[in-house]
Order: sequence, then C-alpha cells, then structure tokens
Amino acid sequence: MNGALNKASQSIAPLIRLRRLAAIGESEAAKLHEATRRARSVGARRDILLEGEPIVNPTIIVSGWACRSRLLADGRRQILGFLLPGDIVGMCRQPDPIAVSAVSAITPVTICDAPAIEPGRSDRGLAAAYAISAALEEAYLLNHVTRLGRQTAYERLAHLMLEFWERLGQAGIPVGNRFQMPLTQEYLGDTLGLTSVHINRTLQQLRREHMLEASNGFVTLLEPDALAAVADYKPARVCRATEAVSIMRG
Amino acid sequence: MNGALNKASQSIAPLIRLRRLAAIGESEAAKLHEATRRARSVGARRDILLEGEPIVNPTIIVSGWACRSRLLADGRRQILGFLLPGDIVGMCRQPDPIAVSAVSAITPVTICDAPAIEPGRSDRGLAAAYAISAALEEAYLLNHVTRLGRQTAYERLAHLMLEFWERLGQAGIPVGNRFQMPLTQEYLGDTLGLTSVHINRTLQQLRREHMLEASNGFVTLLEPDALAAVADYKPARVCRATEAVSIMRG
DNA sequence: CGACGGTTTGACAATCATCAAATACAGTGG
DNA sequence: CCACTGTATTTGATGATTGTCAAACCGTCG
Repeated sequence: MNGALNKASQSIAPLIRLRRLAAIGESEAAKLHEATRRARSVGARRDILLEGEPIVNPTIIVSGWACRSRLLADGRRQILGFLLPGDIVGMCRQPDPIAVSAVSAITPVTICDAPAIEPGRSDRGLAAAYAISAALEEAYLLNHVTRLGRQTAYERLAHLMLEFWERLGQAGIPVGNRFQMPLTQEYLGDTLGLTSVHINRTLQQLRREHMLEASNGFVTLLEPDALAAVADYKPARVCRATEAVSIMRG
Repeated sequence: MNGALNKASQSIAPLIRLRRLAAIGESEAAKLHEATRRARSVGARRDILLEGEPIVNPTIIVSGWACRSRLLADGRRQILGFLLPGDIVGMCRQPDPIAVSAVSAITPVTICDAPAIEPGRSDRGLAAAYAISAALEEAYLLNHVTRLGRQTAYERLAHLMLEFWERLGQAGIPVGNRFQMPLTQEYLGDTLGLTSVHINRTLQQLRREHMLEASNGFVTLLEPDALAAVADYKPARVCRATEAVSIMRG
C-alpha cells in the first residue's frame, strides 16, 4: 500500500486533475510538480485547519481524503464537503482570510502549497484551472444542499457515490466502476444528515437491489445508469469549454 | 410603497453593504452609484438566470429578494440560497462560465451590472468588497448545509431568521428586531427541506413560545438571544479586519 | 486472548410527510 | 360595496421515514 511506485502514481493526481480543467503549460506543470515535491503529510483524523483560524496558504490535496466540517455546540457534526486528491482548499481572495469551516484528514493525507499565480505572466492555464476548481467546489456544495434538503436517504447515498465516482475519475484514480471510499458509516451519516444506523440499512437496500456493493473501503457501482436515474444525478458543468467529456467512461 | 423617497433609499443598499465589507474610495463609490442608475427590473417570480445558461455579467441585487434554486426531475425544488439587496451573483473567474443553479426573483427585483475592477488601478476597495462578498456567500452556503443536515425544523427556522436579520442589517435595511421577509411558507419549506405544512406548525410553535412573530411578510424577533442559543447561530466571519461589529445592534 | 473500532440487528419512538379540507386574504370586475 | 377568484395559511387525521437505544457480531491489532 506504500510502495514507491504507488506513491509516485498517487502524487500526480493534482497534475491530472488540473490538466483536465484547463490547458496547463510546461512551466506551470513544472511548478506544480515542484510543489508536490514539498508535500507534507497529515495523519488520519488530524485537523488541517480549524474553524476561525487564519488561512495562510491555499493548499492542494496531493493524496488521501479530507473533509470540511462544522460542529454544533451539542456535538452534532455536519460534513460540508470532501477534499479529494487534486482538490484545492483555502483559495481566498480577500485579505486576512479566516477559515469558515474546519478541515481535517480522514485517511492519512499529503498536502502541499498551491503554486501562486504571477499576474500577467504565462500562468493563464493555472489561473483558469484554479478558477474552474473553485467553481466546481461550489457546484458540489450545491449538490450537497440539494441532497440534504430534498432527497431520501436512498437517493442521497446513490447521489453521493456517483459524485465520488465522477470526482475521483477526474483525478485519474478509479478504474471502471470500482473505487476506494475510505469512509465509515458514521462519516457517511454526518455527511448525509442521517444516523450511521440508517446509513447501514440504506446500504443494505442498495445491495439487495443490486445497485452497488460497498465493503472494506471499496465501492462498486453495479448499475451506474440506474443509480443516476433514481438520484437525478447530473455531472457538474461550470464552463463552456472543457470537461464536457468528463463522464464518458466505463 | 413605491414613493420616490423610498425608491431612492432602497437603491443604496449595495453601497451600504459593500462599504461595510471594505474601504471603498470616492471613485469606486461613484462607479457603483452610476451602475445602480442603470438598474433594470425583474417581475416577481421571474427567472433571472437558468441553470446551464451562460453567465454574461456579474450582477448586483439593488432591491428586492431573489433566490438560487434547483429542480429535481420530479418537480421537487430546493432553494440553495437567497440574494438580498447588495448581494452579488455570477461573479466567476473561469472563462465562459455557465450557471450551476437557476436564479429567480421572489419579489419584484431591480438588478444592475457589477462594475468591473480595473487591475492595478485604485479599485482595491471594490475588489476586496467583491472578494469578501464571495466569501460570505460561501459561509452562508455552509450555514445552509448545516441547517439541513443536522438541525431540527425548529432550529432551522430560528437559524434562518437570524441569518436574514444579520444580512439585511448589513445592507442597512432592518430597524430593531423587525424586518420584512417576503417568503411564503412554501418558499421556506423548499429552503429548509420541509413541507409548507410543517413550516406552518413550526412557526406556530415559535410564536407560542414567544420567540418570534411572523405575519404579513414581516418577522419580529422577540428573543434574538434565545433564538441564537437554540439555533447555535454564529455571525459569519470571513476575514480578520472588517465587520467584527456586524451583529451589535438593537 | 482481549481490546477496540466498526458494522449489523432488533424493538420502539419521534419527527416530519401526506392528503384533504377549511379558512383567511388580496385583487378583480360587476 | 359585494360576490368571485386565486393564492396562502391553518387544521386534522394518518402514515412513512428516520432516529434512539442497546446489544450482538466481526475483523484487526497489540
């Protein structure tokens, strides 16, 4: 699980993802590659950023899964979104930004500083990739709101699995209909506004109906089209040009 | 309701709001003022932007209430957020952006193009105000996720009312604990992931417990502190400098 | 082996949805 | 001024979805 080859192939997720978002030149790719060299690791379940803390640098997730979350006073937790390899967190334009949510590692995670864009220079592609990444983040947040507000437990789970599939695919990670999803049922519950008990029962229903398999940290989508239909899933689109082809696969 | 004085005082909401977000110079204020002169109106319940449509210009809400929403295939609707006077919609950095949600007027609304910022020039304040506005929009979206995922109907309503109060106050609109809220119970239901029937009963409970009044499109917060306590409401903070004073009032 | 975190199961309760009807309210035209 | 219309609010009866609590099971790791 930690061989050199595996590690090398994992650390290119940011490059794959950002390249799919916009045309990135050689010098920009070199910057990215250089940044990922300086990656640091964060242990599983450790905080990367606390709510209310100043944000020092935009950060790229190089490998592993992280999430944004909020805690209510009585301990209830809501997961606001996930940060997958190639995702960017803390890209703010206002001066002296502070974090509006906590960010914590789910699995062991490696992160690195996002290369700054020099205005006017030939960082056009990178700037566009950052912008598209930010727009996608918003789109996924809107997905999340819709799931929570207007979908049943069954639909929510299906929708979330499809979103993971799409996003991991864009980072060059999954093969076919199977992908790694290192979330406990408690994480899923805190994500989808349900209890872990209900997640368990809903997963059983999805299995019973041969829609998907989920065990040992892996998910297999047995009927992606049927899932997309019941969950009303539509791939995210935030601009005219790129990534129209994002879902054609399998 | 439509006297000249009223109209004049309404159209300054963008200026008030953006000025509270960042230090805006005279020339920038003049630009804003000029932009609001070119405002156009949209009838109640009309669409301002459709999901999937290209976004041509960032737009400022000058007066009235609008919302972002998504429709599921079977007609279920989820309201993703509200656009109040002074709010900005469609501020994207990626090329050829397309809308990830519909935007529609709730009341009659007037909108205008957001003045572009000239790089390098003395539009620093305006740029900062736009950036903070965008960050606040994200913070409110996270509020929304938390409400939907982890709060009861009672808490959701209380939380939303407090958010309206805070946001309207920042646009210079409410007086004391009373403000106008032109939402039907069906809008509230589609916002909070509930049915209008349940909204009705929850409002009755809030009234019965003397927490708030709500009728004829107006809301009075009778016990704002108690409401904030039960809803675990915290005013949004997205940067170090400004608007720390945002909630002190009443 | 024992401890631990995660999953699974069962019995039961609470929140919230559904359906249908009654009531209130604002605007419109006679 | 009043019936007429349409929309929004309110109420009641009933049911489905989801939560709570508690215990059993299962795999992994020291």
